[in-house]
Amino acid sequence: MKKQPTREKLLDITFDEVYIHGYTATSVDTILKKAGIPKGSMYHHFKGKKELVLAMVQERLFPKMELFFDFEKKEGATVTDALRSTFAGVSRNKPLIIYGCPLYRLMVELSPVDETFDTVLSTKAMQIQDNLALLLQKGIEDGEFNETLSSKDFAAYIQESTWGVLSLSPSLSSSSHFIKHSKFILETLAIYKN
Amino acid sequence: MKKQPTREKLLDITFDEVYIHGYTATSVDTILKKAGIPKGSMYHHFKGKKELVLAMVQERLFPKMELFFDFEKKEGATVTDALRSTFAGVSRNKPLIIYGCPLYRLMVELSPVDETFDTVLSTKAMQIQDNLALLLQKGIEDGEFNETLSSKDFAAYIQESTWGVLSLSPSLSSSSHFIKHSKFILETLAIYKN
DNA sequence: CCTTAATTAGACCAATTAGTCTAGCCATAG
DNA sequence: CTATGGCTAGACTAATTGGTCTAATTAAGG
Repeated sequence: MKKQPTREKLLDITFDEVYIHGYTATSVDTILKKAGIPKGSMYHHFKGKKELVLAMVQERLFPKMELFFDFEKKEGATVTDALRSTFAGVSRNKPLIIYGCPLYRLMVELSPVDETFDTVLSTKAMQIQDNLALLLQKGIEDGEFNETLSSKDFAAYIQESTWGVLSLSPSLSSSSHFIKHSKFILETLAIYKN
Repeated sequence: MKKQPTREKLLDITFDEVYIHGYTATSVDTILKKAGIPKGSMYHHFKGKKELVLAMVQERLFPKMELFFDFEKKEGATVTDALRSTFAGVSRNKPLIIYGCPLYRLMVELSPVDETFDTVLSTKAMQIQDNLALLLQKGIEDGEFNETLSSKDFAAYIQESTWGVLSLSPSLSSSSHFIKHSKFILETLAIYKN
């Protein structure tokens, strides 16, 4: 087993720790110990804790988000189908179901308190939302939905209510629970079907 | 202005601090300094930080939640009206709109990591959800909704999607945004109207 | 091989953390 | 007035925090 480059290893461990314990509750020393990397190395690669986590957000968290929430419309399929398959993918993702959306959890912790994180995280959130809105817009243009559907507003609705279920207490979370939730969303969307 | 009893003052300040900064990022010393209360007094009233915050949860946070989310059906009104008025109340509550639901935020931070908090917070969450389910059930019995509505599932749906919008980044939150969200929920509910 | 720069290593530091402890204050019951 | 018990006061502690610093090691280019 080839040794993983220091920087990459640090980003991996940082993701794991921050995902579950949050930014503040994760100490640099813990990360270092779990990674088996001495302090000097870390501070050679990153200016400090905040920069390490910010890099982790860009290089680990965001790519994962793109994986989870890609709303690609498959050839010939409807927008509803594309959404259904995204939801199904999420429901099969164990960590996402148990611990919730890492982007949202970090946003809940840090947005009210740290401007840098707020900007970075909400920008990405809006970007994902915009993709979703684009998909819905396509549905309108294709005649799947009628003009009374506001693609922007509904994209926000989907994103935020999905965040809400996902980031529940692990003791209340399950994939079947999530599936029920996503059915309600699809029912609402169906109101706007032509 | 009469001096507030030590214990009560501590609970007030603790709520403010934990609400915005979270449990971990709030230090005992900060609370003490803001409250102008010496350490000995605090440790006389509470065994430690965790117990202080747990008491705050019971005596400040939970009562506030009951205020925010009371789903009382007014004389003669429909369940839909009761919900609409609850949403309106929430949308007028500035801190709730800006910083989100304090119960949910604490749950997001601590549930995966602390069993005591998880139990206390999710029990309360379920209690509120049960009240909401009861209201919906009444709607079914009154003939406002048909039998295909699962009051339990829909109550969860309302609660969790509402949490999702509320606890967004302050920079993305506004009462008008929340109102749009609540309209979608009511539209979904309307599907089940008789 | 030798020089140079990148990286590793970890001892060290000041500040902050939650929590302890003892001395004294102060209200009230006798 | 005095004795008692609840409460206040804050100095102190041990552990942990994020961060610095310098020396040693390693890798790469000539």
